[in-house]
Amino acid sequence: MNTPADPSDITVLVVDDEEDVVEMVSHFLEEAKYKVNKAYNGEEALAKATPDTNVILLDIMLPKLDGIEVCKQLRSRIATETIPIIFLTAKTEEEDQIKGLMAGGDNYLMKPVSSAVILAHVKTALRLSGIQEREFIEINDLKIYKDEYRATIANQDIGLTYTEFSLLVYLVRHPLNAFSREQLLEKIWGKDDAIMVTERTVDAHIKNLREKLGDFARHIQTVRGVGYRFSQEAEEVG
Amino acid sequence: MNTPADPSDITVLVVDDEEDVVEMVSHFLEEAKYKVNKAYNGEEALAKATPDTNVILLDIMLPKLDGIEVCKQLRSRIATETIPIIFLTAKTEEEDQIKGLMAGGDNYLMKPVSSAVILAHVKTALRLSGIQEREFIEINDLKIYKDEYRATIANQDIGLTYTEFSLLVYLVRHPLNAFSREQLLEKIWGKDDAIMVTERTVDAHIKNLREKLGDFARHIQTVRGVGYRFSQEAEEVG
DNA sequence: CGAATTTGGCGTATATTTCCCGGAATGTGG
DNA sequence: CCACATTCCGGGAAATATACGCCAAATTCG
Repeated sequence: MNTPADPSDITVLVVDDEEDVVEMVSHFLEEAKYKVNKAYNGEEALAKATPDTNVILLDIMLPKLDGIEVCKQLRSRIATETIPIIFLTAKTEEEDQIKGLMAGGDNYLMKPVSSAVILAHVKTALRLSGIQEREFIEINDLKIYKDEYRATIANQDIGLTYTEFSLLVYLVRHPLNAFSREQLLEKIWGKDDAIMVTERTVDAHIKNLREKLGDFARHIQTVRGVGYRFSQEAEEVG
Repeated sequence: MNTPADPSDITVLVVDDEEDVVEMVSHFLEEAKYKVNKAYNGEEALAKATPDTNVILLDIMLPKLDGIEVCKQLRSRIATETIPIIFLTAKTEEEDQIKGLMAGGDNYLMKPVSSAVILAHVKTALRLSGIQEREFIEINDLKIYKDEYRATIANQDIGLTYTEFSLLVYLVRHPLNAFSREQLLEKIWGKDDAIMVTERTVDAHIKNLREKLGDFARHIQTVRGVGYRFSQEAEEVG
């Protein structure tokens, strides 16, 4: 996603079970002209975390679904896996900090923490995600425009369909890792649909994708007995 | 685009005027297999921060050129502007934290801080900057990339099949233990299939595996009358 | 209706399994 | 200590099984 220039285009999701905390933080963020969404428990947080969300402030101590778990789930969803997450919690245990970061959190603030510090961290997270989320991913000739669902080779649109595009992006974003068809179905089709669809479907899309990729198809490698992987090193061609 | 890298290819620059601190931090990072550069003042830090540096741990209180200033200068140079900087300081003033972040720091840790926390933050910084640490088991020349279903010797892919790979991983994960063919069939082929397959099949795969392992095959040892085992000590060769 | 997705079938490449032979290791009895 | 029998393993190669690529038809979706 592009980093919008105007704070009012930037959405921050604030998650805490204490209403007072949410209100206070939100108030301050809104004063700084950010758009704020609020959630008061883990499930609500998951529901409100859309790809349009730019930063998430996440309490760890939440009823039912705790912050760590929310973070893990967000990281495992294609739509939310790169949204910066700042943990904001009363817990002082060092172990929690490590857990939080390992679950995919980008930072960890201990309450009480001033609004200025929160704001500074939000800005830092935005700056980082601006660097991290380049407008397009570029690998040799191939350019992938993530938010436009478009890919080009030598500046020529190769006309990928939605599924082909998602497949390509997922593989490219996890280079070298080999994924089973089952895994790909889960990640790209979604857990629910995955059981509805044959694994051979993946093959079909891989085939179509390779066809459209032309020479570049050599980066989409078959791992026999396992599945597929993307590799920056092109495979030898017989 | 995530760039996959072995930890040993990742360079961390540690900057502190207290030699003890530098040594301690470096020690832990090196144990985690990172390459470490050291600097004891601001100017040295600027000199040693090359584009090959992947993360910088930066003390704020430095003689002459303080950490904030170093950070600003690094951010103003094209070669170093995107290197993640983690401030590491004894100062507890909130004001400093804000200053640090505003100067372009990516995070701020207060001393005393455990090596585990530092490590977690370094890993997070790497993830944010798009460097993906490849996980592997390393035994001498052999590296086993489990997620990639690939094994290399002297960084050369040895092209194992699925079964050979599984066999190798299982043996390596339980070093010195000798397994009967029956046990290996159960563990690697699965309980159901195990009864369908001859024990001599294991021999065949061991043979093929040894062939591809070359010299390293001496670690896959035959225990006559029992089965096979993996040993870190290579067997004498007649 | 057209495009995209999904499924099934088939041929081929590749991996797995089996079979068999010969040699090495172990055991036995002189 | 030395034949000899027995068991076990290594290796080559054939037989079998499996996975993948690809085509074309069926189905769904917009």
